Amino acid sequence: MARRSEHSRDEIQAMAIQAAITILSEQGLQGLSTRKVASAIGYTAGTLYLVFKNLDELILQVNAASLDELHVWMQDALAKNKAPQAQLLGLAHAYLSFARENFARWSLMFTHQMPVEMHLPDWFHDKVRTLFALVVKPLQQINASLTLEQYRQATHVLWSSVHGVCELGLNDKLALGGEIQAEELIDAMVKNFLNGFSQGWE
Amino acid sequence: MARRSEHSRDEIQAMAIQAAITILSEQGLQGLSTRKVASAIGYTAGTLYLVFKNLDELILQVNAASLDELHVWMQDALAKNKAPQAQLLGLAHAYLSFARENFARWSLMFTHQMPVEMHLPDWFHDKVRTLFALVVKPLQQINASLTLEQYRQATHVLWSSVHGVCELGLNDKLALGGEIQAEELIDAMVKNFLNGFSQGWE
DNA sequence: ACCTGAACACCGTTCAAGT
DNA sequence: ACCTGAACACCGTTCAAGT
Repeated sequence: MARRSEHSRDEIQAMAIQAAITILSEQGLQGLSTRKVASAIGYTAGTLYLVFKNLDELILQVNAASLDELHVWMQDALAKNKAPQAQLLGLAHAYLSFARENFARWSLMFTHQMPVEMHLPDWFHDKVRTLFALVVKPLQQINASLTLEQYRQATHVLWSSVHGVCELGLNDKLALGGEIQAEELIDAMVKNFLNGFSQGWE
Repeated sequence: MARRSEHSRDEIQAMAIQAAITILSEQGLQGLSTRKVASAIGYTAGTLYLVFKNLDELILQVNAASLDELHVWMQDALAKNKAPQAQLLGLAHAYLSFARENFARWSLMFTHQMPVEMHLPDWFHDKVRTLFALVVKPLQQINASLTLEQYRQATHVLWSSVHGVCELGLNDKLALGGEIQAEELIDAMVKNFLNGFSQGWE
């Protein structure tokens, strides 16, 4: 048929990203495919390759959108709390909520391994670092006597821990069976972390 | 051709699991497929379905083998250390080493989402719980005044944190770039955890 | 210039047919 | 009884051909 410029490149790109997000929430990780995304926006799979290099680049864009949305959730959590301890708890809970309510999209950020030869663009790394920065600040308020490298390390440790609790908790990978209250675990984790952190960092 | 009983069902099963492990280490997660496993052991894909219900069950068996091997690594770490604090550090480092040196196989345990309708057999959950138990004991020695439920929660928190540091560290998902010394992070993480834990648990 | 549709090289899975 | 090979329904990706 060769439909003629009904949509611009940018429009097709945006439509594809949106369609991918819908498919992820309705059919999960396994449901995502170029052919389904294409047909959802009324195009052929081939068209997607006019606009994205390949599926990995589409996924990268979906992940970028996820990071933006996660940023909003975490920003909100910061605004709702005043004390730095409460802010960190809020950030961790916001992360858990986002993971739970957007499970497939959140999983896509971690379970999809990009090919090694594809190195992520700077603007993507910037998004991650911006999120990271939200966590550093409250930590600096709680314990002001550390070096920048120590804050980086402490933030890395704290955030990886929050992430780990979300991952193993939401997937029940530790086989604790029954109802795992990830929220309680996050609470216990952050509080214990701060217990140690407020006294110093090695 | 219909080759006649060259191998028993159990032998084919064992060969397939071993072939899958080899493919994972040589070609990574994406390289694993029923057709490749089958051809690696000199059979047709169809034969695999005489011996496994489907690919997910083969993966389950590979994961079970991974858990067994991980158990040995962690057992060794326990034996090499006497003080419970040192034992926990050793366990965490053993986990990190296993993840690093068997990256694809380790990833398979977490990035492959089993279909929801497939619930894991009891013997698999038992393997996970056995690993879990290795971590509980040292914790009990460090702080003997908690309830069983509190130990369970503390262990869950500690192990999820170790796992999170491994996952985000080995994948560089936090985009800290350069050389991330996951070993240092594990050290800092466990020590800070124990700092809080030795004083109590909420 | 834009898009299609067929093609290629792969998948997981099933099952009639062969020995 | 054991195993194959073809078939089916899917993939990601490319690219000549159509408008």
